[in-house]
Amino acid sequence: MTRILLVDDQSLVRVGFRTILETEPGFEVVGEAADGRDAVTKAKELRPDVICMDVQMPVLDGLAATREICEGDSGASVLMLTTFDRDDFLFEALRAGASGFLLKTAEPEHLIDAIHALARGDALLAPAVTRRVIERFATPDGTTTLPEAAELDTLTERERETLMLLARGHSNGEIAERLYVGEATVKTHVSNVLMKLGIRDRIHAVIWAYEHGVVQAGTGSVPTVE
Amino acid sequence: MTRILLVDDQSLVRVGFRTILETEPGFEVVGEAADGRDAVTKAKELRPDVICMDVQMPVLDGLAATREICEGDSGASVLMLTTFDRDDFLFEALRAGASGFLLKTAEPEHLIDAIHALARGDALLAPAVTRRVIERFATPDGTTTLPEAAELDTLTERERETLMLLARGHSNGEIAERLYVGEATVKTHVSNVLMKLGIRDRIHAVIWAYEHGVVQAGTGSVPTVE
DNA sequence: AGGCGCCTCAGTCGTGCGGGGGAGTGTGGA
DNA sequence: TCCACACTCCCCCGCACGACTGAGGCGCCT
Repeated sequence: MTRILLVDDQSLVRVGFRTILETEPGFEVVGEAADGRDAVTKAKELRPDVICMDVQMPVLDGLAATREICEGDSGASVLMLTTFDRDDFLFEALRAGASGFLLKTAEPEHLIDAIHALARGDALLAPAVTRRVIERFATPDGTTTLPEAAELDTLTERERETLMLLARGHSNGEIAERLYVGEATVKTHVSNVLMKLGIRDRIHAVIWAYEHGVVQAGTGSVPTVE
Repeated sequence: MTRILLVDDQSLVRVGFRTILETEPGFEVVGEAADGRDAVTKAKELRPDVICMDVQMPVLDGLAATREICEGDSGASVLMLTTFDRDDFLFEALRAGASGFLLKTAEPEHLIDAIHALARGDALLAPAVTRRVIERFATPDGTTTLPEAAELDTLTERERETLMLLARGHSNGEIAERLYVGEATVKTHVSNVLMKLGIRDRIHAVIWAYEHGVVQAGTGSVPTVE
């Protein structure tokens, strides 16, 4: 008998899951929780084999709850469910200790199969996210030669300089001083960089720079206000 | 109908698999190959949905064959099978593009479930290897010990959560959604973080996070404008 | 000669951000 | 009981940022 704990802040969703799961012999929904804090408590009490966990919830979200549950010795496998197919959810969920990751758009029999898999101790990922996980494995560190971002080549010399300084936390005015040009010029460069990299603001440019090795941790100055 | 290609240098093993798989309705073993080179050729010819691939084989081993197949546009999912539970096999297989990894000691119904999963596009890992995959995610490299900035301790739980999300490039509004609080609350948290860390704006907070290991390159999502 | 890409700047405009204040809740310790 | 602290939320305000449009100068190529 596979003991299941349902965790979702929407009772409608819980009812839906319960209905689907109870059609399957060998499944027993032993409890429900409406938020992460409740989930952690119930996981200890009820000792389920599999926990179907929503990502977005009040009080304590699904990621934090999964972290707590997996740090304990409950022995439960967590199947993370989400409405949105977002990378950050996925990777955080896996890091938190989840064994599965499905979208709520999944078919009922798909969900049932996933729970069977997790009950056995398997890990199971939704089709849409599989590729990204594999890709993440493909380049775990620099030794396998990073892609070295093709987008970087599309930037002009001046735009690269601007990106470097921008990634170090300099404002447009500061960059202008460094490059001995007007602030309006810097703004043009910054706009071009954002457009070429396909990102929305300078903050994402900073992140992009770190993620693509344009700047590395420990090689620059640590920002303080002094 | 799920079309399956069996690849193993031992004919006895192939016969065994074929017998097991043919008991399952919806499965059709469309071909067999005895080495990696043969597998690549047959994968192109027969266009299977799932390829059951042995790791150790003459001529071209399962890892190399998987790499070639996945680089092409065959659309086939590769289920890697091995007698030995070795880390290097596992990670190499995933890097090569395999979608599943099972031990040959797996139960027949386990194998059947795995093929169902792969046919849908899922990824499936054996219980024994699941833990190691998750762990690999948890620590992207060996140097688990980081600076661990003392200032981080002065932050409250909520402020740390805010910093994490902020460092991933989320706006105040987005953070508010994630934490289920108002934007005003997030602004308070952000202001507190900036004050406690002694930095001037959220951009420097992103940099601070990368420099102090609060977030690491390669462990989050790369920003794009969707 | 003309075209093109890069660099340089100006101006306007809307918005997100961050500082400054204040205020209410609940919890836990002195 | 009272106080400290974390968390929640509200207001106002100034400003840096980024989008948009337009413009001139420079070197290079056909």
